[in-house]
Amino acid sequence: MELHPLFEYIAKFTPLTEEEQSLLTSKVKIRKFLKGQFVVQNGDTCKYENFVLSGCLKTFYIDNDGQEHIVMFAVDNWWTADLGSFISQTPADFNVQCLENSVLAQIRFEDLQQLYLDIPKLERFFRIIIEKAYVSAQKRVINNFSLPAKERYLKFRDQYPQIEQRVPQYMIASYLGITKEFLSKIRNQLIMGK
Amino acid sequence: MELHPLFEYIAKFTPLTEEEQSLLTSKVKIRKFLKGQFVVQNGDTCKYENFVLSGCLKTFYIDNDGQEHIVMFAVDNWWTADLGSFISQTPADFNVQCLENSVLAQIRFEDLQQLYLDIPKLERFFRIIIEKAYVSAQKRVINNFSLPAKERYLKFRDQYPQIEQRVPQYMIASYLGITKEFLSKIRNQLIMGK
DNA sequence: TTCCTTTCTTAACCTGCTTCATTTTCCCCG
DNA sequence: CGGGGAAAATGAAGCAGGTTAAGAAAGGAA
Repeated sequence: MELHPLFEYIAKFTPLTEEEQSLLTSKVKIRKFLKGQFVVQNGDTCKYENFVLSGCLKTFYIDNDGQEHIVMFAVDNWWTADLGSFISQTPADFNVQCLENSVLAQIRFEDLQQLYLDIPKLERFFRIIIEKAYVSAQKRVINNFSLPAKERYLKFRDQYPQIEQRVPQYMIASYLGITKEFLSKIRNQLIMGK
Repeated sequence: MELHPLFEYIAKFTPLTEEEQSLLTSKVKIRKFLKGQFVVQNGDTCKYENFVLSGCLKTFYIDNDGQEHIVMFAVDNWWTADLGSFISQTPADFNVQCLENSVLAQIRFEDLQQLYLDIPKLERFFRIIIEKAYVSAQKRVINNFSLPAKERYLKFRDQYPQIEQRVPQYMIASYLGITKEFLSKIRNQLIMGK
């Protein structure tokens, strides 16, 4: 019942039958997390693929100098995990932490492997969404090379307006690959310039 | 016959039966390209997914200032295309061009959609390789943020030693997101420093 | 060989972004 | 309502990496 948004999301790519939905439901665990809680921790193996029913999360990692770098955000109707860790079931490089109280639909690795066999459509579904994720990761590489920080910020802002409202500025700076001070300067320029 | 490397590659993830191989063979076109030839051109729709049987290619795009940015290289046993264009059959942002005479195994978009239905294993196969591609694209985002140019270069060098030998330095600089002059400076530092 | 094009190097100067230190704003809780 | 802690803004000084320009090597074609 609470899983409705998940089925709706999947149906956008490939609709599931009643039986498929109930099989999937039996393998999906709904779990609530508090603000600040970790869904994945660096060093642990990422056991779940997570669909965000509500809330907001960040995926980040800590570099050798102790600096935090935000890899991605996730809000309602997004998937999040440390995919590298999940697919190879090896220790995670990343952390996934809740920025707000959040409700996730979790699918365990072993269950997903079985689901791929029982519901071939799911294989297709995940192929398609990962293709899209890959394309946008590639775009991000490109943008980082060819756009100055100000334009990356503007692009981020109109691509993810929901996110800009919900997370503090210094995290957005981290996501953009700049310091919070420089983002502050950019924002000031934008206000003055207009 | 000439497709042997492709089947061997696929078999690393999920082996195909004889029939599946011959069905796939019937849909794959082997095509030779000369050095300098374009496999995908910006503005055209990318019609093929390409498996490199031999040769070396670059994927790049031209930014608003007319600057070329190399997105990826591809050598033997790699896949290459403008995936964003291919999956949505819309005009390509990228160009794919041969840096050497190359032989590609090409699968047409419509044929691939049919193959997904006829050989469900292929759906699995592509899901898996795209998962990997996504993870490494994400790693590249991360590295660009947290590593200085010198370390990115070192990492590139030991990750893709085959490529470093085959392509000119200024293209490696472009791939790394720096100028050829700066790469030259880095290389000099490395020689001196050792 | 010679000429011409492509690639690589060196060096001087410039700039986007960082760092660090300080101040201001905001907002949560007693 | 007022104080304390986090987040945001400001400003100065420094540096990684970019730009420009000019020349040296290294290939190819003829």
